[in-house]
Amino acid sequence: MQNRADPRLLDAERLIQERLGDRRLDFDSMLAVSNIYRAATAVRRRAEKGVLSEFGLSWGGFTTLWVLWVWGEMQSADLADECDLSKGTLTGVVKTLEKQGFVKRTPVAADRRKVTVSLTGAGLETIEQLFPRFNLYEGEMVGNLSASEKRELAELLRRVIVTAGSS
Amino acid sequence: MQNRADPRLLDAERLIQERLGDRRLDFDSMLAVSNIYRAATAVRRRAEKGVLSEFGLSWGGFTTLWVLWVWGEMQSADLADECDLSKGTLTGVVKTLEKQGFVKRTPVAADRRKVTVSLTGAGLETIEQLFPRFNLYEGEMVGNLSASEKRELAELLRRVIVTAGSS
DNA sequence: TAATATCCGTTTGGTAGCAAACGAAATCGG
DNA sequence: CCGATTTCGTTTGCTACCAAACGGATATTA
Repeated sequence: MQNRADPRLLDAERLIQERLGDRRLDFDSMLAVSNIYRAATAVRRRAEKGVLSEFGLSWGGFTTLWVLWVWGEMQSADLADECDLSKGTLTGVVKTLEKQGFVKRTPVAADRRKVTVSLTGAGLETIEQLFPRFNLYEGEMVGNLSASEKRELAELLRRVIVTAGSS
Repeated sequence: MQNRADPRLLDAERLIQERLGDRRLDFDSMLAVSNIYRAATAVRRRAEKGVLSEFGLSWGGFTTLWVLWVWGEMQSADLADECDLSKGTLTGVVKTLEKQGFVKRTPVAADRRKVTVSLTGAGLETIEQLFPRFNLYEGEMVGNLSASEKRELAELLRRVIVTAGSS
């Protein structure tokens, strides 16, 4: 019983059992979901405090730079999609990155509704410096896991993303 | 190789290899961490759209109600801690819940800096109705996983939380 | 017991995030 | 062509979230 590893949650389980009486409860799912959220919060907070703050970047800002770096110049809608942000949110993130001089916006001549976003020289320099350090942080954060456990974790989460994401 | 399951990330891997040249990269950690974040976003969005919106609750609002339900009346600082929120954020969440009539705040006579938060009758009714439905959603969202996989996932995440949380 | 330090919740100022409304631009139907 | 529809990115209005500053209340210590 790996529940023993978190006695607080075990207490919560007992208390909640009392409140729900004989109704059936899905603890396995509950613990899986709540831990997904807790882990994401912990990971984000640590990365933002640890590396990203040095560069004045939020998690979303970093993700955007990273995507642009890997994929190159992108149209706004595709970028939002790739960053897993709503288009409205992306407008704000890009605005901030623009202010910081990391990205630039270019109107598309062929279709004037569209805009492409790309890294500036400073943006490129920044992400090239930053990413290796970020990756080290990632390694630390999952440092308790073996390589195969990391792959197992990623795979389990991938299946959750598919199921939960198709709303 | 479960990477085949997400060909887009494989492309990203190749592209990023080019950009980093011969520098060593920790892909296992990268995929684990980014999937943690993606899964959390997917799970949160689906829960908020699916069940929580009917009750006018955000994820944070729900968490707060749930904690109060399970643990009973709590002092503000402990509540923030248990909900994994900063105290400033909690003030706002509680304010919203108060406006909705779900919780009430009570000054502590013995120490007038302190305030306790507790469920109102309406709050109790709401969480008692809501939680079983929320739990069904949780079950759906990790429905691709077997019971033992859910437990495995929760355990792996627990270890990430411990490592990443101790900043 | 008076000055100082600490503790607690709130407020402030900022970014992030979403949905929905919007306006400009392109496309489609007749 | 020209009106209606669709498709973009932005704006708007809202909640959430954090860190840091704040101000009142309690503890500490000299």
